[in-house]
Amino acid sequence: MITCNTLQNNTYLNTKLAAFYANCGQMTEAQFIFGHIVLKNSFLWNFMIRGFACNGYSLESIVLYREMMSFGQKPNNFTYPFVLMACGNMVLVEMGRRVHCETVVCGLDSNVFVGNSLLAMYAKFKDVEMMRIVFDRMPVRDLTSWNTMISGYVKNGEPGEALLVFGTMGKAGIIADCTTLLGILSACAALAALKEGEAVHSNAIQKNLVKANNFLSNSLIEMYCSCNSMVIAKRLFEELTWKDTVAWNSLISGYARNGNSFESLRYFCRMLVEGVLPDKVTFVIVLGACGLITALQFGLSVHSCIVTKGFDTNAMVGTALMDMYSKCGSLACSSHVFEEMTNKNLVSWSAMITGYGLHGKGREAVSVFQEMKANGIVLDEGVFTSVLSACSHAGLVNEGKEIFHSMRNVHNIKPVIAHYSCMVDLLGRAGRLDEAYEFVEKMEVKPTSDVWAALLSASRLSRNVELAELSAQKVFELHPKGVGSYVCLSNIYAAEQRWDDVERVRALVRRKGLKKEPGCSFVELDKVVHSFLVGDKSHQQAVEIYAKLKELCKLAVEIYAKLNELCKLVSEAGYKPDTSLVFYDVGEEVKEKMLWDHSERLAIAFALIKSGPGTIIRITKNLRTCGDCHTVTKLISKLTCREIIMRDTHRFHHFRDGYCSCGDYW
DNA sequence: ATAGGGTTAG
Repeated sequence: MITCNTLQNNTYLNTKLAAFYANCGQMTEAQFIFGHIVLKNSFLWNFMIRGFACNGYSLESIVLYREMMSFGQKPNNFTYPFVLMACGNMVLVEMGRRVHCETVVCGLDSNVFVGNSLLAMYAKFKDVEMMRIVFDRMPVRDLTSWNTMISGYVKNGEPGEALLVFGTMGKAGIIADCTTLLGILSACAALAALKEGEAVHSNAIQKNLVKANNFLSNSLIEMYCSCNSMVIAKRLFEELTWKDTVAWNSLISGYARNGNSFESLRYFCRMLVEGVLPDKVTFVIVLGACGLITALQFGLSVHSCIVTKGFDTNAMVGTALMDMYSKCGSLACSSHVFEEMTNKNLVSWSAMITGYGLHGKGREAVSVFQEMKANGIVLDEGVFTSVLSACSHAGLVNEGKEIFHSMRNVHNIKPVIAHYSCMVDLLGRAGRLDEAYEFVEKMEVKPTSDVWAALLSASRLSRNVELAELSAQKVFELHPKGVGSYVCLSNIYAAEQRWDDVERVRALVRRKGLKKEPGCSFVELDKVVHSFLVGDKSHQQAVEIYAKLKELCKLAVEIYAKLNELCKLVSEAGYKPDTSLVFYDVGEEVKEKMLWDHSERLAIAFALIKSGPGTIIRITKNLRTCGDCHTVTKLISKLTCREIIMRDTHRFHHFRDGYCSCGDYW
């Protein structure tokens, strides 16, 4: 306990003591002693400014810098790095620029430490232009200067620039260190630049850095995950002498991002078994993986784990929970989590709006949006995407238009391409094709393939072949590898019975060597998620999370029999197959059979066999469900007295008693 | 006494 009495009039000792406390981050003590020192030298001022800046007291640091000046004490090269750091951390742009000017006035901007701090500050301001200007004007640069530039570009979404800086640095004969490699690995991950990443890997091996530095090995794992090289990522992970939570998180998220949520959840289980503590990032990743494959039961277990470990008060985890529930078809659970959240942020509100939108509940989405505004939440681009998309799924044309206009007029947010796409979708789906086209022509930004794809899909609904051809042509130009628009155009021709044109489109797809992504559906039963590929009745894809694989192959026969039974049942109820939706050029009978190979039907058949009467069936599909499956599922829901909740890439369909929640508006 | 480091929800 320090009191006035213990502070003797020994300036030298007190200065040392204050500096010591500041160095340890004990700012209360440091400030107390500081206040009792009459003759403050620059050493003391600098230590206090540094102590404040480095321990989360940025404002205090800046205030003290101003005080230092008014006391007539001249700041030096040991002062500015920390004042600039404080300005950067608080994103005080005006203040930062002023301090920059002050370094120029006293000539300290040529000091390499001050210069490097300026670089870092402008990076935090997201002002990469100014960062570049400062860098180009630096009379002396050291390794830190280059490293700061590299990480500055990466953090501001310009990984390509970072790689260019790295190249220039090599030509200048500067040898990279661990920090350099970390920045470059992050750039490689963002660009999925495997070759460059591998070069960094061998560079790091040569320098003996991989085993010695956990940061570096974790970043390597992350880089390989981002480049879809899971085999190597896994090998590096297994070789780690010490697997920390970040390493686990990287691998778990890598599997989920690469379309293997099952493996992702397995590693999460292994992590728990091995006694490694998950953190909030782990839970966010795992809940995301659950959402991808509709693993509701697994998600529920994760939820209780989150509550037990006390992570449920975290806004990010709460939002991830909401997202998981709504993606698993449980809108009620999602909204319950939302209601219980005490620290809702912008993203939480947006997630609720997205949830309602996905389930076709446009009115609820708009009402949450209004409530959010009434609560004074400052809106961003993202929430407008959520609410506009909700409007388009529910056909709320006037509401959507009004909200779109309010973006600029009321909230001063410039619409970006995602909003334009939503508007085209909104108008087009509501049958206002001319208005949609006019909207595209008047857009202030160049329409992307997404916008034209929305118009193409609207043309299909309005059966406007001319506009469909025009839109399709644009999509082909802008997104030549996307096969979806070819399929859509072919379906449009098929609906008009223009078989020559259908064949022409098919030939085009063949000539370009494009392939349709195989359909895949997921269904969870008794805490086990099963996946079905189109045409795969052997159910070889079945994966269990909690237990070992069971004798599932026997099911092939049962599923086949069930499908025959279902086919008979719906045919008796008046079902006529819509074979125009089959993209392949095969006989009529084969086309009908192919429709019954669709993965969602396999998943439904499996769920009907394996679950008791009345159990809700939840299916997730990796593509947009086809019109014929939509018809069949409506009938199956009525004939088997089952509620079937199906999620495709666009939205949810709740089938019940022969009807779908989308009202066939999708 | 100085500056620069990897994973994260709509």
